[in-house]
Amino acid sequence: MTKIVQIKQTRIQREKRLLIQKAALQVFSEFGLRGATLDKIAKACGLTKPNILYYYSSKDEIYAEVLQSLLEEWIRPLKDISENGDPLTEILKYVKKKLTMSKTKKQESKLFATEILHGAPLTQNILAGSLKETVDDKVKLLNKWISEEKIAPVDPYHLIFSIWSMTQHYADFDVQVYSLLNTKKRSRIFQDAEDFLLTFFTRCLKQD
Amino acid sequence: MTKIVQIKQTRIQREKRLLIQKAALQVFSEFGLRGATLDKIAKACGLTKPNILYYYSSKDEIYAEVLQSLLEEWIRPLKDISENGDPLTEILKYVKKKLTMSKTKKQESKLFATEILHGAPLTQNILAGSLKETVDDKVKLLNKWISEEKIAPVDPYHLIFSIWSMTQHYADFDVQVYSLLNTKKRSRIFQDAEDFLLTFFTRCLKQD
DNA sequence: GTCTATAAATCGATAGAC
DNA sequence: GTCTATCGATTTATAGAC
Repeated sequence: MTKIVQIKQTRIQREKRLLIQKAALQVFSEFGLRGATLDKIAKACGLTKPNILYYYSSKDEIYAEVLQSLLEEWIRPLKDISENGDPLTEILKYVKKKLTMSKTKKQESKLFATEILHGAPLTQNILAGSLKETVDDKVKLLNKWISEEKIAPVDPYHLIFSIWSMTQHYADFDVQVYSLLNTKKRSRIFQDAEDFLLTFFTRCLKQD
Repeated sequence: MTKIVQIKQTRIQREKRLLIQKAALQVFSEFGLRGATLDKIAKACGLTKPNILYYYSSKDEIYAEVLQSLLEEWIRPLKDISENGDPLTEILKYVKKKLTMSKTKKQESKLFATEILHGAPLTQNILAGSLKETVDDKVKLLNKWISEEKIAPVDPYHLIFSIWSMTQHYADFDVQVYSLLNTKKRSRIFQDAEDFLLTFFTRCLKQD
């Protein structure tokens, strides 16, 4: 697969590449890496196929760059969980932030999910590297809070997995979620989801 | 897309088609519909490409049949939640069953996830049909249990979504889960996950 | 930098021998 | 029923005019 190298760019070049990235994110998230074609990406951004390949050397390189810029954004909110705040409040803030991302960054969520689902061929290093570092760091913090009896005892790794899965579900499986709710509930999915999740995690983590 | 029609088959034909289905499930779940090729499926079951196309008229037909037989199996456990059992016990039994499926039916889970993620082109009808029927039925039951104060009040739709997302996460995102755990914790993922989930749902649903 | 035209590769599907 | 050979369509990527 393609390696990402940093190259000096003019302003115009940066803008065109961003235009292509935006279209590519949309197409890749809907069809996956192999279902996406340069024709679809070209149509989505109003350029021609050879013109896209003037800015990127291959389809794989576009995919790699889209994925790369997404991953950094994806890991960031976890880092914001602060040692200084109130434990339960910090965790609930993270849940809210992740749920908001499912609403506003649906394409990113789906692309990330597809990549992991298919074995994370381009992402393995990051998962085992910087993401693992951040997770291990927050696991330590959660364990500290548990030993101080500030939150109820629980496996911190699986707590993090549960936050990820429950919040991302509303982006990744949106078609299913919408199919199962009636019109009325459909219009307030994210309010209902937030109420549910905050209640759920509060009941599970609150110390008596 | 291809429509499924029931055709009379000899025993040999049934066996060959099952052989192909099994290989196809493996390949489709790893690469998706478009990433999968007949060559890969052929290699996986030890047949040649034209031989596969002797038993199936197209790649799409194989995909449709694999997905079809998976969907019935996928919906079934939800139906087993019984009105007659103890409410919390019934829900926890369902959680356990779904988690077990994530362990033993990983390929099926990934294929289903990929299908929904990409807009459920072949599955929409079933989602809005028989799955919605079953879900609505169980939502009524959960609401009944809530009004009888047998479980704590909670949005029943989102409760079901939370069970699905948290359990399926261990199949669909296995690469990520494994990357983040050390060897020791990796060997007991499913025990830890079960402990976590049962504790969590008990704390969330138990009436004081 | 952007285009049309086309080369090159991949892949689904078929023809036809056995 | 199964195979080899190949067609035809799609799609990535390049050549070369402007």
